[in-house]
Amino acid sequence: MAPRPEPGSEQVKDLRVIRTRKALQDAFVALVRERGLEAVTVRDVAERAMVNRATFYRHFRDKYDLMRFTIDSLVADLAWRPVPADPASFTFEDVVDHTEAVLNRLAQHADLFRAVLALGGGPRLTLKMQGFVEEVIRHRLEVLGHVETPIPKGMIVPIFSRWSTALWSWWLMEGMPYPPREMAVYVVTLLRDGPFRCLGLDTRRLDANRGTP
Amino acid sequence: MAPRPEPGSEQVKDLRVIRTRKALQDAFVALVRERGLEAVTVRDVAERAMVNRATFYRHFRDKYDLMRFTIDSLVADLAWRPVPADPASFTFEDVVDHTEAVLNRLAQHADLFRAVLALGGGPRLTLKMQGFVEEVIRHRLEVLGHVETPIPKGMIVPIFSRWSTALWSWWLMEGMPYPPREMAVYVVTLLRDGPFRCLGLDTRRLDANRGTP
DNA sequence: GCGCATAAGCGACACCGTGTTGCAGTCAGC
DNA sequence: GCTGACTGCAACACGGTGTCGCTTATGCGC
Repeated sequence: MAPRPEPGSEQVKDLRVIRTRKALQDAFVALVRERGLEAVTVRDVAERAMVNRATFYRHFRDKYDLMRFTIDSLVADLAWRPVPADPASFTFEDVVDHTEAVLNRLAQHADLFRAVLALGGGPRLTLKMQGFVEEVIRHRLEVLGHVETPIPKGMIVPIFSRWSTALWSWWLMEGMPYPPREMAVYVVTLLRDGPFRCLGLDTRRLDANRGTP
Repeated sequence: MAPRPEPGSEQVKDLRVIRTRKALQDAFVALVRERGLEAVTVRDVAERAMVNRATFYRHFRDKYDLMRFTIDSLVADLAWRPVPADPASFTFEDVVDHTEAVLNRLAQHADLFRAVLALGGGPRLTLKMQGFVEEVIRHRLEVLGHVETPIPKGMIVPIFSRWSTALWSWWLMEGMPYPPREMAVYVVTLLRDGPFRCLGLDTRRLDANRGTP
């Protein structure tokens, strides 16, 4: 049924096709960032991309098809992860360095991230990040062997990825109010100590039952 | 320009108006939960509500106007917060009890929350929650006096509210995989210890620089 | 209860975005 | 250079939108 040869799966060679699709995606991203997703029509995209409207439908089923395709392209561009340090030898500075690298990468592609988030690609980013988190956790379990965790592992992974996404997207959306190094310190401190301690709460009583869920 | 007398601000008395608006909102929520926001048309809503389509436009500018209005109504219904215990006398059990109460409240209105989230009301929920968090922080600062925090307060508030929203919405969207009590323990443990410690990471090296951003 | 104000019903209208089709051109790649 | 494809163009039917003028009926205040 689909006249389109599944742009994601098989490789397209024809320069015209590549050129047209790229033009449509670029126009789409630009328009969404200007007006928001709902205010953008297929006509607008085709017009901005200087492509006939009918041609649009030869490549994408509709606006949302283009959206999914574009988000996946953008997320693929962001598919980069720094090599995690050996968890057995973590130091505060190591983790901060690592986080700073991630933040710098984010800052470099801030417009991309903002575009993805504006496109409603948050869930897809979270999904992508879950892959990274899973990898880290798997790595950790390999190195340290089986460890009892107070939280079910099936819960830590999605929560960790959501919390990380929350930190990064907040930072980006606020216009990166702190430089990467400073933000990295805040991030690691928050993830290390949790928000309660970071609020200066006296946790001595809280610690009474530490690790006994 | 707006023929509608601002339903949010001034009180409407006419039973016909109240009846019609409620019918439209209920139909809207039901349809969005069935098909998703984009697949719902004004025609559908009016039909389901057994209201003439023209009448719809006498009350709401368009679909998104109804959405905003509906989300605000739902969020207002959820405007409930348990009295926070004295932060100077927190114990683990106290906080868990408190969290469990919140989760029970969430569970009672799970369909409401899911509706809000399905409607894309996450940001509005987060905003609402920021109010609660701010209140708690203000309360804490009053009781304990000025305390140096390793994280800027202007950052903790939005992050705390996003992290809380992430926990709750994950729990709800996963179909409440753990009973409220158990989930409350996980929540408090995560917020107390942070995800690093909950992964069983050795934080002794991380702690070397504790509190020195 | 009664009359009045007004909300709701009804049908029609123009407008716009969508998705499709057939044909003619143009260009890339063998 | 030839062939097959991609693209441009024009037109079409369809459906959702937002509005209007008129009529009906329903709740409110006296």
